[in-house]
Amino acid sequence: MVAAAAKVFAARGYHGASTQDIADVLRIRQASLYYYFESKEAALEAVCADGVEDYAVRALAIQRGPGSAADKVAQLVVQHLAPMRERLDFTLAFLRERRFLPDPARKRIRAIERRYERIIERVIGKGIASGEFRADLDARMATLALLGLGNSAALWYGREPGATHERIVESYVDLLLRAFRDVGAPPRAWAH
Amino acid sequence: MVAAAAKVFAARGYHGASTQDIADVLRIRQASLYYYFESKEAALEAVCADGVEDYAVRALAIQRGPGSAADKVAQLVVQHLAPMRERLDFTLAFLRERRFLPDPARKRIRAIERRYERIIERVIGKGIASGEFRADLDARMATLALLGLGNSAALWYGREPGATHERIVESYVDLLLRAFRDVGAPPRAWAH
DNA sequence: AGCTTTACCTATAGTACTATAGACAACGGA
DNA sequence: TCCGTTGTCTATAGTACTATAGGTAAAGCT
Repeated sequence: MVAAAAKVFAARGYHGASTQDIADVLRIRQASLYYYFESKEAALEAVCADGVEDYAVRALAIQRGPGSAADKVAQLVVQHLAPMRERLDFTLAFLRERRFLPDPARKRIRAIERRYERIIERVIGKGIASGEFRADLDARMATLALLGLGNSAALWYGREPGATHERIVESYVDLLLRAFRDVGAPPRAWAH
Repeated sequence: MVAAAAKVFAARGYHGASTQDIADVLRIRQASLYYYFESKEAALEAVCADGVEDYAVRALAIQRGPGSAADKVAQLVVQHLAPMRERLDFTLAFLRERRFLPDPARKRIRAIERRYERIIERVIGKGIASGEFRADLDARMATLALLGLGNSAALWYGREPGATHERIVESYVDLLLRAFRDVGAPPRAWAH
């Protein structure tokens, strides 16, 4: 139901997808969709909510769980990428189409997102405070980097030869931890 | 002209934008647009082409120019982010709407992109070969990381308090070079 | 058996959007 | 002065899309 909407929205974009397209996937008539959704916008909200809801919950568990900051960052990356494996349509629809939600719905979704971001920011912040990560690391920029990097994978996930789920996770964790950790020697200056 | 189309496509998405919307920005009638563009799709191609064309050219200059691999990566990041400053609409429209191009146009645009990606990949590859970057760095994944990170900035560029252009560039170069460089001690193992 | 709910259906009102046809006014050059 | 070009206009054909109204058949409940 919602999965069909996610599939169609991911493939053609919210405005590019018609309610007919969704109905076709479900093999019902276009008008029958309105038995399940109040409107096309409501369908989009259902998809986006499904696409984002779990992130904050699982991130909170990681934040509160045991492990070093590095461990937690690794776990955050793992859980962030996990939905791409089986629910890529939801991820893509959420990332690309949430901006077309009507204002109140967008605010609801955005609130969940912000909660998620703040958890990541706090984990990174703790890593900085404990000396595990570089003192000159900016927690906000690091958070945006983690999310940006993670989300960008959705754009080519499954279409990049050789990039298995495991390899993606491993590289991302590796890249981010190297970028975050305090290893003494900073890279030398670079030219503008 | 093309800038107006870019603005509207960036703001509302290709399918969400009507030719009327573009005409409104230009303060002409909807039908008058067809004096400049053969179709709405042609307008999108013009925007996307404008959004991507220069990347490959400038990247090639950097690749062929002087400097260490690290210098070149830094320069690549600088030039990748440069268009966001003044032409964010083109960047956003290109990133998000190019997939709605009709097939032949999408292939043309994709060819330019691929050329660009390969240049980056080669610069990173040389850095690995020369020992400047880690031997276990995967040039393809590193390229995708650089692009993913760079492109993700477009999504919040100008709306993230405190993130000036200079600070973004600096953090990104810093993060990527730390992630790429060979610094001896790798981060310790992390738990799945 | 009789009523209610569920999960559809057909038909269509109403709107919005792309693209074409053809007119026109201003201007620049021959 | 006449003509072609440029940039715009009005009007509209043709299509597609969302959402509503109201019907129906089967299944479940009492």
